[in-house]
Amino acid sequence: MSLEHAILVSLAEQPASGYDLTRRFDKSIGFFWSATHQQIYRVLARMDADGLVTIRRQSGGGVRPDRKVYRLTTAGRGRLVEWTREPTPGETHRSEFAVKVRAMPFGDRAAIVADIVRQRAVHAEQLDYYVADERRHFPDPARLSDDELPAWLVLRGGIRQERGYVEWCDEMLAALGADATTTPDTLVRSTSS
Amino acid sequence: MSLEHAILVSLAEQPASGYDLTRRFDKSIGFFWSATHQQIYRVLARMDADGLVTIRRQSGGGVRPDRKVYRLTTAGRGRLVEWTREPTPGETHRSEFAVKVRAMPFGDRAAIVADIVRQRAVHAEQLDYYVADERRHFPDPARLSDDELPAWLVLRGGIRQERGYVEWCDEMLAALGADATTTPDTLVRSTSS
DNA sequence: TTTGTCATGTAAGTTGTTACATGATTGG
DNA sequence: CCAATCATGTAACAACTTACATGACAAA
Repeated sequence: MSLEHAILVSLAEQPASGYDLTRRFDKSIGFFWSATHQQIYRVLARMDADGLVTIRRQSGGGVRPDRKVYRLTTAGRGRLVEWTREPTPGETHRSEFAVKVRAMPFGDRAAIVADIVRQRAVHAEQLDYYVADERRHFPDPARLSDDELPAWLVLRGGIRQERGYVEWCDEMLAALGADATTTPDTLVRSTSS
Repeated sequence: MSLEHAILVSLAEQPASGYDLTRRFDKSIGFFWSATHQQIYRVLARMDADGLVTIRRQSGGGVRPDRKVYRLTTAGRGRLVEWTREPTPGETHRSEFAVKVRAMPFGDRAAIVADIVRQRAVHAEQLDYYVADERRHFPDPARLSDDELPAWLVLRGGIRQERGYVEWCDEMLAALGADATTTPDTLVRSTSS
């Protein structure tokens, strides 16, 4: 049911088509709740049936495909407020990567070390993205309005999380006697290509 | 498919019954990959059909219920090694809590602040649990064997994550002009009961 | 006598993933 | 001419959740 809540939030911020929402779930809100376009269209259809949204058809002017713009009804906004009043249930965290690290005594150690290096790079890149985003959208965090503050706080959480992930990878590589210089393979390949 | 991998790791560490695995997924490995007993029994049945495990029936000696002890076959161990050779795909993170914080401009601000306080408490408790676990099982991390090291590294990741979560909650509460003293409700209730 | 632990499952429903499908326009 | 972008969906399958079901023993 929770994709519905994420869509409620996104539509409250700004009415959108299914396609628009798909792009939003590829970034911003999607960093905290991922979803594919198939899921989004299915849930939007249900939300329409439940009277949480209205649809306005917009013709593409013969040039672009027609689009359906969804916006929240009063019932939709009500549902959103209700949800914010419920305490968030315990989240079920799942990290395939953590399980794989723990599999090291029974698997291919070198491959897992290489995977740690890879994960470090992925999360370092995500961290850079977030930091750039903060600089762009929130240059003066001390003077944010009540409406802008929450999005900044969520971004701060993302920054903390990614930074923590990168530091964890570094700690693992140090403990395993491997650091970034252990993987000249990747470097050689990327420079020679 | 990934619950299968988590079960492969857990059975590689120690053969177990479905019931044993359920308890393990309530702690230790379960902190990084959650699963209920229904999921576990279903996947075990499939793994048996696929020849990844063997079952040894153990009678409860008339006292306890009979149990089926699962252990990995050579094929099961092979499957595990193969999996460690595959790079971990991008993980889809989902945080209902982060989405809810972002819903603040459209919802009940006081309720969300109370939820942040609650989340802080939950994660502070988890952090304490991890730290105690580290002290108990890994009193001298500098001298861990290759087989013990991975489990410690994963625990370190958990500690980092929970610590980061608590700090994030504190940052949010400070930015929202609320701190722990804002919730005398909970304190009053817990002391008066 | 009721609650908790041990131990296994079935059934139904909701989500999430992967693959398939269409069709026009724009840019290289 | 080929790939990418815009825009919407269907279908099939896999995974996950919630509820229901059984039955014995031990302890409070």
